[in-house]
Amino acid sequence: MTSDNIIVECGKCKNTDCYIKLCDSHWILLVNNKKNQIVFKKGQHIFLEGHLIFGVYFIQEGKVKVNSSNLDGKKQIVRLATDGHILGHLGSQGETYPIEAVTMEDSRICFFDNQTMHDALMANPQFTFNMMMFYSKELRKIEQRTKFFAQMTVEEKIIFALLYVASTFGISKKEKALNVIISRQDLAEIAGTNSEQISRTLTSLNQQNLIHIRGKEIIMSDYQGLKNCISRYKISLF
Amino acid sequence: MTSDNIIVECGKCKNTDCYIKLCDSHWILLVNNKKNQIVFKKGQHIFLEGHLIFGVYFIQEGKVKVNSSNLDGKKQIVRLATDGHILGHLGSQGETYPIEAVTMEDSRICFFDNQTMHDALMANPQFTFNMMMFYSKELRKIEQRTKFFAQMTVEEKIIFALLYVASTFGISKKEKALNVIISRQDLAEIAGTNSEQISRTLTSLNQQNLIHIRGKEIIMSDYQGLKNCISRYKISLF
DNA sequence: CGTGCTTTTGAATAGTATCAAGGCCGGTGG
DNA sequence: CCACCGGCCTTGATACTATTCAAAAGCACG
Repeated sequence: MTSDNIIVECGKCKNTDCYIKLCDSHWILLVNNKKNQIVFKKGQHIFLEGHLIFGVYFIQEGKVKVNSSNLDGKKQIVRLATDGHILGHLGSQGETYPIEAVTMEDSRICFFDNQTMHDALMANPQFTFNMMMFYSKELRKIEQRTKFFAQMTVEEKIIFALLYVASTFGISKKEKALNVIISRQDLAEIAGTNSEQISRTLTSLNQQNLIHIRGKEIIMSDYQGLKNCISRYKISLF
Repeated sequence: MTSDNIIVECGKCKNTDCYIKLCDSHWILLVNNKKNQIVFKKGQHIFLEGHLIFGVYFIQEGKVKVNSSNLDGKKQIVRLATDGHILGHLGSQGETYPIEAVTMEDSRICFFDNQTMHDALMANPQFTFNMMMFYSKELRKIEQRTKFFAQMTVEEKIIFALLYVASTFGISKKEKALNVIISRQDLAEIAGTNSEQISRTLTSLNQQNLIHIRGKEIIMSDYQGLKNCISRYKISLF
């Protein structure tokens, strides 16, 4: 990542996926002046469950997990997000976050307040249209995840979780290693199980040569084989 | 419902929630002329899984389930929709539906093709903004459902399903009966279990006086009590 | 070189799905 | 009007999967 204390202007940002770029050039300048860019270290909270929604966060560069916990403290990762993705939905006045966002690596995040967003959206149809399509697409993705959660066995859920991580954060070209170091606990919170099951299942998948474990890295040796394991669910995401 | 063979013009439509109404008046006329209104009988398909996406469906009046099936034929209801709701996301060129929509009652549905929608969205910021907020809100809702699916016991999932049905389709004021006749199988496909478990659990909830069963009707006698059963999940939907 | 955290493995328990059978109800036809 | 049929619902018994509890091993860090 680029140095922490230099703010990346929207005009100079290399993130080609960022929707802000769809605004008219004078709006990009305007919005850029209003934005607040923060670099979060790994494991920090971007926002907390229950806090008031003041605006929206765009990930300039980084890896983030969005999770939701119950009163027993049990957590569930509902979404993974990376460069160009949007965090913490646009909220109406007085709404609070039902979820929290935590960085999984050092991440550069841009914050835009509700008013600025609203004004920019009203003035830039292409921007609004693409934002709408983003939400629409995320909705379709999670609708599929819902089905899988309801029907899959634990092994299948774990395979799905691995593929979801790979599709969001990517894998290294040569070795197909996941581009992120992820704990058993985090995988459990994606798959909706516990870390013991993750351990057991990863060992089993390793023996089947579907994946390969090297230290803290997970290598997706047989990507297609993993997909085949869950092909009866007709997944269209990976 | 109003008579089947009379088309309700957008200008005369009584549905206050329909986003089309947020367009400029001349756009409403224009869009109205392009729309295709169809009345579906109970149990009919509005669109099928795998079909090409040509446009978007708005529910003028009715009750619809959106479901997704795997190759074994096992289904999962991912969303319930009623008056003013949108079905079948806006699609890019060549995309197909990963889900299907089926009417649960006679329903009047308005269809708008992709091109018309795109033009209307680009020309009417308020319309686009609200469409975006609709998707954003549905995304938040389903993010919560994801957590519940991953963590709830079967009884809790069934209570959640009942509350979800009640919040979408409503309950009668006097008796708190669900405003829809829903089969055990449909409830199972919402909760992600089987009809036997639904049967057992409804009997049990009946004995605990949390609900009351009268023929095919389900009466939500103790709405607050049901909510309390799943309060540890901090639900903000009902 | 301990201390604490994560991971792994094992055994016991609990929860859920599946299988099977019988009951209820509405519709159909004699 | 009643008997029969089929679909949906209910209930019970059984088998299995996954969670929980427990303990040991591995690893990072001061």
